[in-house]
Amino acid sequence: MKIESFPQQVYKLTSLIPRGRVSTYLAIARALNNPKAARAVGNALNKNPYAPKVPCHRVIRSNGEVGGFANGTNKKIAILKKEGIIINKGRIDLNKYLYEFKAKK
DNA sequence: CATATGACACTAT
DNA sequence: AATAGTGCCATAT
Repeated sequence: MKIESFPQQVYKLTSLIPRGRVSTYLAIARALNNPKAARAVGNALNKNPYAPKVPCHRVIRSNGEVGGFANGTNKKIAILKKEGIIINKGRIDLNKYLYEFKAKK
């Protein structure tokens, strides 16, 4: 089996998020069996060498806040709205838009 | 190897 | 509810 670097796995999962849906740093960390690595996930996405290939703008905070973005949080929000996601006061309804990764085991 | 940084999360106040 | 303080992980230096 091929072991991919942490950021590599993050990009892979992130690229799976369909348009109009979002995920969270925590969810990704969990999918990688590292529930406490949410921060590390953010770090990986921040570098994001696969800019257009990986929809990093679809990854938000677990509390529903948009979070940060290398190009400016503002931009992130604009894109998400364009994707059809309703943002209320810089917050996103996770119950509606959260995309769940396939439980891999 | 030690310290510092960051697109986070949780708990206590 | 909003603000601080603390914990955690992966990188960069």
